[in-house]
Amino acid sequence: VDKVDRQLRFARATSHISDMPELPEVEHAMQQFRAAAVGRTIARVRVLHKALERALPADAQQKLAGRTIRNVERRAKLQLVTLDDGSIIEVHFKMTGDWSFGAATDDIEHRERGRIELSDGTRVSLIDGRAFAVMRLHPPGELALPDLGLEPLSPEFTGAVLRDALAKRTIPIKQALLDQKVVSGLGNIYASEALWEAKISPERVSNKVTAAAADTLVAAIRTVLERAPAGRYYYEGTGETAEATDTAWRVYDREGEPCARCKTKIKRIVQGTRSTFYCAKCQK
DNA sequence: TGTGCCCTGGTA
DNA sequence: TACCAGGGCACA
Repeated sequence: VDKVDRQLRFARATSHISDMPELPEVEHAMQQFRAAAVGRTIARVRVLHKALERALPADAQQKLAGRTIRNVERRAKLQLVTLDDGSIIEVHFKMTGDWSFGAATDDIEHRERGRIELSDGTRVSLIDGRAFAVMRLHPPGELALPDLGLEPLSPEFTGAVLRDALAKRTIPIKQALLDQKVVSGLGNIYASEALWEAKISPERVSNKVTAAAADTLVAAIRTVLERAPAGRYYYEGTGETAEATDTAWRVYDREGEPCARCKTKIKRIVQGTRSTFYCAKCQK
């Protein structure tokens, strides 16, 4: 855990690295949390920001003390922490959330919004610049997950399934990919990246996506998600390291730069208040 | 189906 | 110093 924490600190100090946790990052964070917390007992929970306090008020914080962490799982971009009484902590990093690990006696970190102190003297802290991340406590049997589509990396997620989910939608395909009911776990970055990879225009109307294009898109989604390098927390967005390790974004945040396939300048448009980056020449 | 909102650090 | 980014939900 110490080693991972050092890696995280290094990653955060490196400005060109994305701080947006998408599915691979959440999966990795979940595994780190699992390794640090399962089998351990919560001594105390501290909430350090009013936004987190709304999600995890004082009575919930108190209920957590003394509970032992039995299991940690991920569903879409949610982390689900099951406790010994069957209650579940639901965690969503939103845009800037992240775990940090250390000793319960450590000083409060920059941007630390909450801290779970464990009875063995360690801690797991929620670091979250924009304070959008939430931790919620659900009593046993009361966790109600939102309506979620299939996991994009599951074998059940096929072109046919995607096309079926898109069949009644008239919104642009890019916006549909962000809808967690269509596919669970894709965020704004990977939606742009997958469409570039599949050579599909982000503006294509969802229900006009052909069977062949849906197959291509599913494969592209897997490609961009699996490009996140194992053993690293962050997907490198831009910069020399990203280029060298083939983890660079192809279009995201690259407005005006040449398309890696055809050298046409990458365009940026806004779809449903979100930025979309794409190549108008090779994405049809 | 579209928009505003929650937030704050980084940038123009 | 004002503005912008964005996940997901409430609401129109």
